[in-house]
Amino acid sequence: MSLKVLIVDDDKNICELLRLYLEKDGYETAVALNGRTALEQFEAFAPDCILLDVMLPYYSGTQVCQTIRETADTPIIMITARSETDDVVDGLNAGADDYVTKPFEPKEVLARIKAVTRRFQKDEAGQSDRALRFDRLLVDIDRYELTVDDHTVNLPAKEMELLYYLASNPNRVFTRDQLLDAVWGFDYIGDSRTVDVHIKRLREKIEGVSDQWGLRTVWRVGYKFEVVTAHA
Amino acid sequence: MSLKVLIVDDDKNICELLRLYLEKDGYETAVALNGRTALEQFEAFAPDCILLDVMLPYYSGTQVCQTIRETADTPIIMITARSETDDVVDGLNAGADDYVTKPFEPKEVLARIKAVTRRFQKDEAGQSDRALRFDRLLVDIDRYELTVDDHTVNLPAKEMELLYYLASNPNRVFTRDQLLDAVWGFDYIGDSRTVDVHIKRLREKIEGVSDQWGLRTVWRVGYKFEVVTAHA
DNA sequence: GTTAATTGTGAACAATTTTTGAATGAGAGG
DNA sequence: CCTCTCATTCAAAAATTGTTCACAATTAAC
Repeated sequence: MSLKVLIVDDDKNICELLRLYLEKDGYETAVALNGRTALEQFEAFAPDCILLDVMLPYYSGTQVCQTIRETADTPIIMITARSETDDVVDGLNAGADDYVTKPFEPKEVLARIKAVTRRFQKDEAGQSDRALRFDRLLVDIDRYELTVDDHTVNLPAKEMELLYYLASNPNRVFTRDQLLDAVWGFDYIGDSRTVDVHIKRLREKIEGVSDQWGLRTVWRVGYKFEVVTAHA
Repeated sequence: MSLKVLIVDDDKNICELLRLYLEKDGYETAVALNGRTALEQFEAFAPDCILLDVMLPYYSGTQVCQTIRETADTPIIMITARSETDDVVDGLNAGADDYVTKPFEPKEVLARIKAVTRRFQKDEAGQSDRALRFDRLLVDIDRYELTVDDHTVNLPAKEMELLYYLASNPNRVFTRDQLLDAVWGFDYIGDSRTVDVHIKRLREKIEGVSDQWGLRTVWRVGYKFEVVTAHA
């Protein structure tokens, strides 16, 4: 689950810059170029964090901030053109959680976002192993480790991720494109036969270990991780 | 239990700015606009930390600092208008623990406060050693000391913290970003290759000590402290 | 049984990631 | 003020993995 960030700035270039950086870091983003759109997007997109320029058409950043604060406590980071104490105090009084001043370092913005959204991430972080078990197989994505009968098998990252994804949805067939989307990333550009090769290498390593499960080819469709349901 | 911080500055805007930031971060605050009020508030509010501007009406920050030091060792952080060596030396001589110069980043002030009050809290906390043991290795974060067999190895702080963090979650893979967040701080801005270098130095020092554990690279993912589970 | 489409395989190649050594910068202590 | 250590950055080198391609094998349909 990735966090959603709403970017509000009337400068398209800045929006684009932020968008690229944030998406590279795994955030979902939406952009608004003025105060009115910002409020609409806030409703529609339901962001977990808002980057909010102070100088905006229609409604100022401070106004937007106040309006949002009437109904929600979504973290808001103000972007101010200069570090005048007045602007900053106004913003913080309006309910902003933090601010950055232009020109800013994208990295710095990322750090601030991490800081203010820390409380959300706590929910998902720091828990025990996310591992899948099937008969004699253990797929542990936290350790990036595959275990067959207490014997660890070293698996390259992609193979690990592919196996984990397939095994997360046993018996469900995925097309190569679906697998590329999920494991390689939606923006992956390349040959779908790549999947075949990874499947092949996986098979070499975990083939014949158990008859309870296996990687199965579904002709003209794709692949699935098949699990035999034990019956009487 | 939240820490109490007394803010002393004759500029109302700066007081307000600091107050907002501190309260967002969970501190209790009180404000004094001059030296006399500062001393009164010190008695009445009993802060755990004091932010003290040097230039003040009635009593200068240095004088306030001296007076407080006669009866208490409450951490004091001086705020100086510029980084004149004289001011800083005077302040530190008067018993201040740290100082920041205007214009300052609120974030920086927060970090300083955390720094000076941590030591403060540690003194009263005084718990037993938080140490990790693996085969012939002992990682003692309280002493910042690494012991191999009974032979202590001197480790720089960062290496110590990194090793401790990794060893706290054996076998779990951490990405470089996760490590930067956890060990360097969520607001760290810098190159993730830094982690590599620290890992390398750690390896030079503790490599080959035991085959029960080791620092392992997980390609395309990150690093983990791997512990071999004993088998029959 | 033949054919056309689809998948499996092995090896070469390309791309990415990590390691390493050295240079630079920052800070502590004398 | 100087020296020393530690932290960080950088770029070249080394290592590993990911991808592609050509061809073989398999499947399904007629």
